[in-house]
Amino acid sequence: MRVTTSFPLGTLRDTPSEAEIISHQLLLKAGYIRRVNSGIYAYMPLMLRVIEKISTIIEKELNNIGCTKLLLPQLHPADLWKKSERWEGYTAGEGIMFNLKDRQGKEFGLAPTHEEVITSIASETINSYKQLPQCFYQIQTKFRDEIRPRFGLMRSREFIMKDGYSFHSSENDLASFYEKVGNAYENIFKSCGLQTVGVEADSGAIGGASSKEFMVTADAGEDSILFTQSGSYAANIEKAVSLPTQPKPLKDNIPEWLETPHQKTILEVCENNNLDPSQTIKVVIFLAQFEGDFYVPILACIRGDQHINEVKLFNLINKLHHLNLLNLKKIEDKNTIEKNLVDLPLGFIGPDLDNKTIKACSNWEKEWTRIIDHSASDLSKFISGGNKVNFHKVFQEFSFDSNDYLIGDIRNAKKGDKISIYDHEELKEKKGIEIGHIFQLGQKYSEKLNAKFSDKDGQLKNLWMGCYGIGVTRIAQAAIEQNHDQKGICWPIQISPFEVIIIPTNLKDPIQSDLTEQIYNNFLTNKIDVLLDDRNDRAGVKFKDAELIGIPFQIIIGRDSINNEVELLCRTNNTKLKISTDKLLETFISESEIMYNKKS
RNA sequence: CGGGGCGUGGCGCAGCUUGGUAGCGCGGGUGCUUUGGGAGCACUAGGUCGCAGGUUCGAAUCCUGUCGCCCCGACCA
Repeated sequence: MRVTTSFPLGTLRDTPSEAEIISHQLLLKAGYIRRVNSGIYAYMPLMLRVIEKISTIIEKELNNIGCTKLLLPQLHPADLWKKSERWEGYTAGEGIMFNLKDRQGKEFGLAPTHEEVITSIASETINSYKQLPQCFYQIQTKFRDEIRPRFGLMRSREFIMKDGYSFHSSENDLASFYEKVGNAYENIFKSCGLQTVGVEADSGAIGGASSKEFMVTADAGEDSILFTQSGSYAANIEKAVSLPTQPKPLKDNIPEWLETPHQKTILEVCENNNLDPSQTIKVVIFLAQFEGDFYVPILACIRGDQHINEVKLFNLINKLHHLNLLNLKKIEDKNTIEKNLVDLPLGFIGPDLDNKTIKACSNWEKEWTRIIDHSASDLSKFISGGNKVNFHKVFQEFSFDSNDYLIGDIRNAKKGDKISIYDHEELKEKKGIEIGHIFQLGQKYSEKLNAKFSDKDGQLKNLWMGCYGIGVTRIAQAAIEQNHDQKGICWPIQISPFEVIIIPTNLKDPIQSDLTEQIYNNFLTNKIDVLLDDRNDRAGVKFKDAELIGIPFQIIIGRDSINNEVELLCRTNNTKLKISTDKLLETFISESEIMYNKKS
């Protein structure tokens, strides 16, 4: 491809001010993407080539394990989503599905994911166990009305995703296929030249039993990963389970009531009364909003030096009711408190807060659902709010063993924790960018959408399902986050828009221009992805652009062309080889193969 | 939704405090020179200063409202 006749590179001299992280800046500066609106980007020709390369790698690996590509619609009828009982959760309030009505007033959503559509199709086309297993996938634009789009393609409202869905006759078959997909994913990310880690994950709104995320480790990542150095454990912080450190024992000589004027935080209470946070229990109140305007006030307790993990809390509460939990929020808004609660000793709440604090006229449930983290329930003696403004209390021999208290894990694991009493390794923390996520969905969707098959015994059974996502555009940006330098992008050759760029330094020199054409055509004939910078610019301009857009090899045609010699330059390590033109192709092929095989 | 910042040619910015009809660098066009690290000279095109009201003889500048964008958080996968 020639720069002059195909597309303007559109590289920028200055970094656009809107971009914060390096990968986003480079994508804009090097002309790969253009912003059309918040979270909405145009993929320019170079970008599309990257997307296509990533797609090809994905397709190859998935086809290898027996998946089949198809293409599903993006406009989904609300009915389908109502069947799976996800319509309200995905559209109401802070739902992420863009939705609209047609001229008849019929409701539709722009697809953020495709479980409903594929399950409904599978239920029509799969009738017998003899047709199983099946796995379909597609690579296509997804729409998500993100609360806050950010960092370019990292979290955008329109992005390209590979999503796959598998159907099985048994849970075992699902589990073994899930493993296979996990392996295929490892291969895909390696083939893209990325360094990733697989971590245990929360399955979120997609649901299902087991799920695993694939993370590109990078400081700009939005997720936190906790892991042990040995590799024995790795999990998203949302899911991670660990042991808290030992609490400090509470002294005996403390009076039952502590006057703690204006000491609303654990820290203030501890500083003023010579206590350790691990000797206290912190009480945080939440409001759970379920489908159908059903509200439940939640009282969550945890040891004072620990933090509540709201994802875990959400999941735990969600299991308590047959209704879908839509939203979980800390109760801190003054109006909400005044309207629904009475005599609330905010800042001095204890685990035994009276149910009478919920006003009779409130439309909330009239009892606090009390959820106690293990770290708190393990304490028999502790300090907590006295349920009386300006007072804390020593709870002696307090027991959480009654039906009033639900004990569970709602604690945030953190670095430095140990994962078990037998393992002395401490957890470490890193930031990660989630580029893939695989789920064992089980029968969640087949049940709701009535997707059944006839088993060997002639009985109708629900299909077992898995689903598997890869953020294609996110991979591209994550790859830059992991592969760049001062001068610009350093693409892994596997996903670079071109393998090599030819830079003639002076096209007005007929020797150079002849040689350039000769080399360019020779590379084309040999099916090498080659870009020819045939602009009539000065050499410096072309060097800068080539570095910025990050093509792994440069062929520089310059003053030595009179002796039939050119230079082959490697973008990443800056090594320069002076080569005679008749050896150029051969040398390039062997050099690029080394790079291809150097899977990180 | 809460907090912060910003909207002035394609990009990066100045001007605003103290109102007087818009400027700099990069980029674009033409010509000549230059040609291995973002060239030089000359000429040139391009902006109703986010939008709407208001104050004023006069508004990019002051006032009010509104829209949008970015960052942090809440949140979300």
